[in-house]
Amino acid sequence: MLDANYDPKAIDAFAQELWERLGVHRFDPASTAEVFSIDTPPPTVSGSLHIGHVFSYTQAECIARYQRMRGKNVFYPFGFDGNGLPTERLAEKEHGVQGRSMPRPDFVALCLQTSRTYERQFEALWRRLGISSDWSLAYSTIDERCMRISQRGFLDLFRKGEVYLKTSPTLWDTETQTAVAQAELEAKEKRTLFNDLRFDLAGGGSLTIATTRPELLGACVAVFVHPTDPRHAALLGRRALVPLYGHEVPVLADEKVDPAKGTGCVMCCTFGDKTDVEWYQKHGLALRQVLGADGRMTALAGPEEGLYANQARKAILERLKAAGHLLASREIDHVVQAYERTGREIEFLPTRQWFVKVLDKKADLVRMGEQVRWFPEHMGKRYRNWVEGLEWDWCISRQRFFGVPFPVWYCEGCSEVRVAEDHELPVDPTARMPGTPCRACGGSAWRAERDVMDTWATSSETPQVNARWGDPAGAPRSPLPMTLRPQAHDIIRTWAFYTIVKSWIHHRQVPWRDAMISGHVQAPGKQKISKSKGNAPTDPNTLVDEHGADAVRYWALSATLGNDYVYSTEDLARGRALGVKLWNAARLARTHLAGWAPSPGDPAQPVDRWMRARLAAGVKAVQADLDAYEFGTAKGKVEQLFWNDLCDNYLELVKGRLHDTSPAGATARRAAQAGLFDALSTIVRLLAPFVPHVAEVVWQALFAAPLGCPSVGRAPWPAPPPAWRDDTALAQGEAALALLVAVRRWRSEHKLSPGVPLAEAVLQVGSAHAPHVAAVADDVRAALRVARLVATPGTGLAADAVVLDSATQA
RNA sequence: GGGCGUUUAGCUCAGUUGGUAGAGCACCAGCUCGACAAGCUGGUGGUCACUGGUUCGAGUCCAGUAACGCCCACCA
Repeated sequence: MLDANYDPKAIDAFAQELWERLGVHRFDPASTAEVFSIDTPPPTVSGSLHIGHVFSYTQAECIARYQRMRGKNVFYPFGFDGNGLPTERLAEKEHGVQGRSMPRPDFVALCLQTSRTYERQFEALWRRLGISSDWSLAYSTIDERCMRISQRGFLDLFRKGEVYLKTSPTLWDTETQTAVAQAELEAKEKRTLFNDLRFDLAGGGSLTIATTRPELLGACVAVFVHPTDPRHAALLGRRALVPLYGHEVPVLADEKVDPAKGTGCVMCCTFGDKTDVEWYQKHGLALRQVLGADGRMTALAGPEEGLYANQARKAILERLKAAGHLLASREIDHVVQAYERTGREIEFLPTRQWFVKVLDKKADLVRMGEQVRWFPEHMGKRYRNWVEGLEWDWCISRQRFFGVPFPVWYCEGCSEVRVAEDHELPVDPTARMPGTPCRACGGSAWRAERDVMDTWATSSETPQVNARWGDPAGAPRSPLPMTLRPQAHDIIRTWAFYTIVKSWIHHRQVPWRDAMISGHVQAPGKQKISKSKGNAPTDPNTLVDEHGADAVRYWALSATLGNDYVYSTEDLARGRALGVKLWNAARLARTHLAGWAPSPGDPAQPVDRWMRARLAAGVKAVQADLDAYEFGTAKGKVEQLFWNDLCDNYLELVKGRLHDTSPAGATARRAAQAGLFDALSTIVRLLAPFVPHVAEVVWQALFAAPLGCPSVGRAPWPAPPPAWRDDTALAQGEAALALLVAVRRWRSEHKLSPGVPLAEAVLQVGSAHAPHVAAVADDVRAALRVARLVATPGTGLAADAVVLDSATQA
C-alpha cells in the first residue's frame, strides 16, 4: 500500500476492515487483564449529527485506544438514547403526526422506527471516524434490556422507600403537557408589563400590589407584605377583595417579600411562581386553579376561559383598566424559567407525579462527587454547586408516550400501589394486569400507570446497563464501578448527577472512578454554534469525505480537555499533513530497512543513542499526559518526537550512514537501521491513539510481521528499556543539533542550497557542547555535506553556544 | 447577585514543581538535496489583560480590578 500516494479514503477503509476482521476492539470477558470500562454517553437520537459529537467522542475514544495498548481489557460499548421527548418530536415532525391524537402503540412504533433509522446513521459515522467501540455491546435506552434494568432500578428505589407518589404543584410544560424536572429548565429573558393593581379592603381602604401576571388574579389566595415593613403594618389581619373576582383573601406577612420590589405588597396565586408554591404550603392557603394543563384558562378565570395565558393577560388588563383597578403599567425585562425542549414558560400545576428523593441526601451526594476524580478538577465544583442548589426532588414521571413505562398498577378499590415482580420485567402495565388480588382490600380491579419515565431515569442507569445489573450471567458485562465517564460539561447537572444519585441509592458507591469532561465546539470568532446564526461547521460526514478520518480526529484532539475549542480548518489541514508526513517517513524507512534484521551486536552510535533517549523521555511524558486524560498535550509531544526529532533531525543525521553500502560502513549502517526501526516502531504506536488509520497501515507495512503483532490497535504500548535513558547521548545530540543549526543558518544567509557541498566549516563551540563534538562529527559532516568540520572551544561563549567563523564553498 | 472558567505572537492555542517566553497557521527570505513543495532551511513578530503584594527572581504564587464565556439564582 505504501507504493501508492497518501489516500485517506483507501487508508481508512483498509484499517477499518482490518480491525473488524481481527476483532481488535472486542472486550474479552474471559480475560484476566485489568478492565478499563467506559460509560459512553448515549447520544440523543434527535436527527442531527454535529461536530460537537465528533469532538467529545473522539477525545474519549483516544483514551480507549491508549488503554487497549496498555494491555487493559477495554470495555467500550456504544449507546443510543432513543428514549423520550426528542424522539417523539422528531417522529411527529417527520411523519406529520401528533402523538397525542393517535393510538399509543402506533405512535410508539413510529418512534421506534424513527430512532432505529438515526441510530444506523450515527453508527455509520462513528465507524468512519474509527471509534473503537465494541459494537456487540451496543444498547439503545429504549431496548428491552435497558427497559428491564431501568424498571429494576425503579423497583429498587421503591423498595428502599426512595421514590414516592405525590400530588403537589409541579413544574409543568403546557406545550408537551407533561411534568418536567428542575434540571430541564433554562432561563429566558423576557419583556413584559409590570402592573400596579388596586385591591380594596374589606371594611374600607385599599392596597396596591404589583404583578406581571394579572391573568392569574382569579387564582389569588392571599396578599403578602414583609413583617417589618412599617408602611404596611396596619394591613396585617385585614382582608382584601380581589378585583373583578370579588373573593376575599387574607393579608399575611412573610420574610420572603422584598419591600423594595414593586409596591411591597404582593399577591399570591396558585400558582404563579415557586414562591407561591412555598407560601401555599407554608401558610396552608386555598387552591384556586385558573390555568389548565394545556395552558388555557379554566372556568374559574371567568370571561377569559379558554384563552391562552398570554391572551388572557391582555384581556384582563383591559377589564381591570375599565374597572379602575389598573393604576399603572410599565415595561420591564425579566427572566423566566422555560422548559429547555420547547422554550415555553414553565407553569406550576398541581398534578400527581413520581418523585425520587434527592433533597434528603445532598450531603451524601456531595461526598460521592468528592470520591470521583474529575478531569479537569474544577468540573467537580460544578457538580457540587448543582447539588447544593437543589430545590426539588427529582420528578421522574412524564405524561408522554414513548419511554420506559412504570412497572406499576393501582388498585381501583383502595388506590394501593402494586409494583411488578423482578421476573416480570420488562413490563408494560397497560398490556396486562396483575393476576393476584390487592393485598390491602382484596379487590381485583387494577388501573395501569400510563406515565412513562423521564429519559434521564433510564440513562442514569447506564453503568447498570453496562454491568447487566441483575440480569442472569452469560453476556459480557463491565464491573461496577466503571472506570471512566466521559461527557460534556453541560450535562453535569443531569446525566452525571442522576447517575451518581442512582448509584448511591442502588449500591452506596460511586458509579465510576473518573469523569472526563469535555468542552464545547465554537464557531470561528469564538461564536457559539447555533443553527439560527448559520455558523455551524460542515456536516461531519462531509469533513471525513474531504479530509479523512485521521484529520478530523486530529482537530478534535488538538483541544485541551474541558476547554471550549474553535472549529478550525487549519487543524484539519495540519492533521492531514501529519498523515502525509508519516506516510513518507514510512516509505523512506521501508527502503532502508529492506533486508535488515535486528542484531544486537552492532554498537549504537551517539546519535542513535540520542534518538533512543528522546524516545524514552517522550514515551514517559506522553503516558503521563494520557493517564491524566490530557490528550492534547500528549499529541503535541508525539508530534514533536515524530516530526522534529525523528524526521527533521535524526533521519537527516543518519542518512549518510544509511546510504553508505560499502563494507567499511556496514556496522555503522546497521546501527542506523536499528535506530530507525526502534524510532519509527515506537512513534507509530504513540501516534496510533490519535491518527489510528494511517498508523495502522504503516504498522502493517513495516512492523506487524517483525514484531509479531497483527494490529497496532493491540500492539503493546512502547516500553523503552532503561538502557535507552542516556544523559550523555542527550548532550551529544544537542551538540549535533547546535552544529547543524549554525551551518544551516550560514547556508541560508549565503543563499546556498543544502545540497551544495562545503569544503570546510570552522566553528567555535561553547563549553557545554565542546566535549561532544567529536562524538557526533561524522554524522554531522555527512548531514551537512561539509568535508571538514573544525570545532574549537571558544572563549567567552555561553555554555551551549555555537558560532560559525567561516565556511568555504567547495 | 452566587459559583466556575478564560485573558500569552496577526489567528488558534501550549506553557509540569516560580529561574531570560513556545508550537501550528499566517507573514518575510531562501531551497526542487538520494521520503515528503500537503515539503525543507533560516527569519520577523509578545511590557504573558490590569494594579498591588510575596520572592534574589513571577506568565507561573497571593490579593484586588476589568473584559469575555459557562452554570446557578432572579416570574410580585
